Amino acid sequence: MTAAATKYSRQRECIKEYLRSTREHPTADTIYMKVREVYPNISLGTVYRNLALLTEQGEIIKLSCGDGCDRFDGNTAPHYHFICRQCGRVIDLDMEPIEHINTIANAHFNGRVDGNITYFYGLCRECVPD
Amino acid sequence: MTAAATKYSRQRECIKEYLRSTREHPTADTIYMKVREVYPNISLGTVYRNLALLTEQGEIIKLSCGDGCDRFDGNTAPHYHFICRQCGRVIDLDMEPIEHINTIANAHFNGRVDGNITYFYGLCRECVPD
DNA sequence: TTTGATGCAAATGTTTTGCATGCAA
DNA sequence: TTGCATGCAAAACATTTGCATCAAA
Repeated sequence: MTAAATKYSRQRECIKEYLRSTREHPTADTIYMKVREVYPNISLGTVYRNLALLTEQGEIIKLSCGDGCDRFDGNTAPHYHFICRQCGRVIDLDMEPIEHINTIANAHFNGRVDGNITYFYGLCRECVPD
Repeated sequence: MTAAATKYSRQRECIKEYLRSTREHPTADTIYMKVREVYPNISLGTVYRNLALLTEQGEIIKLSCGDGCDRFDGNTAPHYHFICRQCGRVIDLDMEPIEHINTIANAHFNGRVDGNITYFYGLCRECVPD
């Protein structure tokens, strides 16, 4: 038994393009609203199915920021995220990957560490009091 | 209007003690099962309410590992977590806090970074093939 | 044609909430 | 007594899934 082949679908393409075009890290529901402007009949189920497929294929990244629902990122290049404690906004951070912390973690662990996910917290520019 | 005073409750105490006693990072449902051995009539709602309260008070920590449900940790001392890609287990890592990454993040960010949450991934001792 | 993808709706799983009652202070 | 905490059940959400139909290949 082989893995099922993936067929083209304009809905999936639209989701991917939208994610590539924004820096907003939208939720599934926001994506649904957006794609519906182009394909009014698309269903939430289809959005979820495609987000799962694209995530699996590595075309997009799923972020679990801990605010109850997942967010998605069309930028698959290694980068970090900042989450504002006040407004909840998720912002890309432009900084060098800090790979060596995997090495540090490995040195203290009885197993195999191969990666890490780091979220930074604080106040974004618009929420910092003057 | 002042904040409501917190009254003692044995249910909350039991939840806190259980979390202090284990290194398992249980989910709300697991905690519910456990506490029910002592207070058979406790409801899931009470467990959730107390977990939220204890988290707010800083008595416990809520972990969003991205596996669909939150987990809780009674160890509030700064430490890192490892999540096994295979079995999903969440394990404490004994390593020095790497505070300087906040400094690095701040240097590249137009806002204020005051903390970070890092989850390490890989295979735990029992899931690493020989 | 064949088979994966879709739309729709129902189902699932987690977490929250309204309300009458219980219990700490 | 006063009012926070509880148990119970219903509700609210986010996400998944079954199925008939649509549309790539």
